[in-house]
Amino acid sequence: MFNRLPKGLIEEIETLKIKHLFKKRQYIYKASEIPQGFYFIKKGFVGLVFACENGNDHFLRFFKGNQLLGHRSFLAEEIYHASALCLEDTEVFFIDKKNAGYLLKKYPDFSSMLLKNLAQELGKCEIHRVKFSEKEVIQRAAESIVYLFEFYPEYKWTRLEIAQYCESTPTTIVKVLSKLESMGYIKQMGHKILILNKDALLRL
Amino acid sequence: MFNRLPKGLIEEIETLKIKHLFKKRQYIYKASEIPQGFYFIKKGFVGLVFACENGNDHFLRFFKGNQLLGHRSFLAEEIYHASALCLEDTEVFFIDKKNAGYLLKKYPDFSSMLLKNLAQELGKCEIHRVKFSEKEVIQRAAESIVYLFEFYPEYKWTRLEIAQYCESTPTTIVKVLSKLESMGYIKQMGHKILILNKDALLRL
DNA sequence: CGAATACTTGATCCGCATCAAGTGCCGTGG
DNA sequence: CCACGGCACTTGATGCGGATCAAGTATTCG
Repeated sequence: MFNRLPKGLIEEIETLKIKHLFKKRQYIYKASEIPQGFYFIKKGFVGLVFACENGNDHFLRFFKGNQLLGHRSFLAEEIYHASALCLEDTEVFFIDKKNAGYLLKKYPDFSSMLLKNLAQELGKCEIHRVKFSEKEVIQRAAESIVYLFEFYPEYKWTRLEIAQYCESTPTTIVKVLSKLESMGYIKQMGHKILILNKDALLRL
Repeated sequence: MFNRLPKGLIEEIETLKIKHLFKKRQYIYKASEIPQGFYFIKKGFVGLVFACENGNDHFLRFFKGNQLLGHRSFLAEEIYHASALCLEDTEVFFIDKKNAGYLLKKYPDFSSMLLKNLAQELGKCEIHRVKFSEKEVIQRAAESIVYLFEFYPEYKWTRLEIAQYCESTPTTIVKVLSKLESMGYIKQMGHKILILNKDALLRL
């Protein structure tokens, strides 16, 4: 499911020594800026946030250590359509245009991996779009918390962030969570959420 | 905006002489089948249809002459997530796995074009997903008819198809269209729809 | 010309966003 | 270590957009 970067590529990226450190809540880049390259995340946790005209934020994708970031906009030759927000302190290497070209030449597998990854992400996005438009909020929320808590279990996901991932609102998420708890599928302890029955959540 | 296929590639594809003809309403491939290659559309018109569990169909993307089809699933190495339905009589060339590998090697620009296209499609899909989840149906419908009628003006788009593109229902689309007509932005003649004020539709 | 398909209209209903008015948690500083 | 302030969460009341249903009418195509 996860497609590895070619052997040697990561080492080579790290020799470029263009490391940047970002604190939690800092932006690595912001929507509408022009990509000058892309990023490799050494460690940390980043959310891609799309800001709607009406002020609502939506999470598009999440990234953690050993993943690329910002390559979509760079490859599409478009401005960033969303902002990269650090959800934890994060350490990245920056690969500028020149190095990107060099690496793509040197590692043909890198290019195929990007092709495959983008093709898979596009598929996931299309399915997400259609399924989420059909499902009720309780199904969307259940599926989302399973996904989010599997992707980054240590992170303290808030009701707002869950809402921003599944096209809902904090108030509604609270009500859904309490319903899911009454069904025995999750448990809430303080602000913390515990998944008790993953299969049941996905079967809703 | 449209990224051209490398010079010579199309000619080479056509020499393969693996041409297939499909009638309107026929499927070129169906969801869950395993890709054995991808297609180049010589002429015609194809809709990519995702079937939801509850029986509702959704249009994901559309394809016409001089475009590739089925390359996403092929490159992602996944089964088809949707079905390719001919909306007009369609003529395609099939490029099997072997030829695909050969062409990708011979035309390095082909690979970059695919990268760029997939990256752009992913961006479009993410924006679509988020924006359509926020907007009211009249805005979604207005934007959709502008898009659909620009993409393929000659095609007689039905209310059902518009609904299947903008996550709505035929009944609602009918009501929206009559409202848009009363606002003077479109005109309906029989089943035909005429766009009178594209800018106003997009500004809704 | 007839049948099938596409469209139309009004009535009803429900999910969920929104609003308001709270309570509870939790990290920070004294 | 406790108090305090702010943020996150909670709950109930309300309203509305749009899906659904039903019962038609119109158009188009063979």
